[in-house]
Amino acid sequence: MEKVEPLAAGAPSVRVDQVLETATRLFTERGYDAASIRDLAAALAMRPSSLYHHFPGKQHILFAICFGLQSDFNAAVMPLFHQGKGPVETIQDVLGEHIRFSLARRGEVLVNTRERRSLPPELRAQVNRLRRAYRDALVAVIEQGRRQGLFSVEDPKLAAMAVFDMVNGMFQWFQARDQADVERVAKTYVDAAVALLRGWGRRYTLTNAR
Amino acid sequence: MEKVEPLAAGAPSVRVDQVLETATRLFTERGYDAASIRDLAAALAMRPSSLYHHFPGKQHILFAICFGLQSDFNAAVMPLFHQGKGPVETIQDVLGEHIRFSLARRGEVLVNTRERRSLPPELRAQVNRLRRAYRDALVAVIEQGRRQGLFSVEDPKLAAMAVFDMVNGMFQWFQARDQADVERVAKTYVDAAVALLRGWGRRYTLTNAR
DNA sequence: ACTTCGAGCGAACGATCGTTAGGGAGCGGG
DNA sequence: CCCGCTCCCTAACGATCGTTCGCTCGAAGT
Repeated sequence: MEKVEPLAAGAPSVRVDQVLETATRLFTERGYDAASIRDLAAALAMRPSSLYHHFPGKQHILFAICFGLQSDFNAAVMPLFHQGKGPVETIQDVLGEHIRFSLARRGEVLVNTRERRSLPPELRAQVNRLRRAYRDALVAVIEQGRRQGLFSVEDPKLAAMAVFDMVNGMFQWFQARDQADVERVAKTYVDAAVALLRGWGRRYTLTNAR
Repeated sequence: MEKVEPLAAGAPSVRVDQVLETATRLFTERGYDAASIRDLAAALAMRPSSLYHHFPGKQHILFAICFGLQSDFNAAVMPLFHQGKGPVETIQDVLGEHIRFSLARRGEVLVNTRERRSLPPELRAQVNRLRRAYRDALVAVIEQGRRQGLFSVEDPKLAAMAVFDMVNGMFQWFQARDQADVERVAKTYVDAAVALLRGWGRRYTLTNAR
């Protein structure tokens, strides 16, 4: 017989997931500092001390949310960079998945962007490493597209940050009602990013196709 | 003889400005919740209780920073909407001043974006009213440009938010070293916004002028 | 000279914070 | 049958939070 709960490395453990779910909701609603351990315990119908059997402290709950989300994000998006497609198609694939993934897990995304700063330096650095890996890959594709004359940006890093900020800013105020909503806004923002990368700093003549 | 300090309405009062300056720095460094009244008083070489002779409470210090900044912002930017220029030029003027102003007062901008959520609803609403006035004016100009065939965006509100988020996201990570730095990034982002509004959802042929 | 008043002080208030110590109920394995 | 383990409990710890009270001091006004 195998053990009921291996608990080896990052084993899920239903109760832990419940804690993380509720914590994500509270952290988005009130912010990390304003949401107390007692609030979290009350929302889970347990005592504050019981939480310390699952997590060594409050900061580690925040870390589990941020690092877990960012790991899943990279696992979902990073493979799309190496599919042998051209820069434009790669950007479209990556950014589309970026948006779809982030809207599907919007709560964790908001916690990761708004409350990550409350992590102690060494934990925050672990999350930032993953974020930087994604951003660097995005910069590399833009740089590749620039060399091929597809994009007209001067500074690929700046362009990547601009696209990044535009998308991440959207998650703050946009909430999808259904999957069609997700697909619509994904397509719209992917188009916006491509338009930005193509037209930045270029003089062009427009043709009203379609 | 006139009184040394009229203290009429929103009179500056050197000491109050010192408090706001130091509070802005502490709030940006540690966040509103993590920066305590005692920290602020210590940085000002005074006792916590003395702060309550200038402000009725901690939240009002945050409000003074956010509302003061947003008022000055609107006073600097809103007039540029009514100068009789075309949509493209108006967008360029407004966004350029938006960036220049925000970089000149970056600390307050960061507090206003990151910590405004910690304000009680009625105070936060006062700041949001000013922000909405600016955003609505931006939407109106984009809508005007769309009717004139200058912009190709489908939803002016969405386009305004995208440009808005792109610029505001930049303030989070970009720090200007000198005025030339400011002018360079202002020009770059204004070009990016125009490229976005022109090329969004359009098929076009490019010409590599200059 | 007497009053007024802004400004700051020391001390303390009650509340709430994250965290810990220690114990008990349930349960599967030897 | 009892050991050990997981999970949760009650109770409380020390620290820190925003805020208040009553006082002093010096400059300005009359």
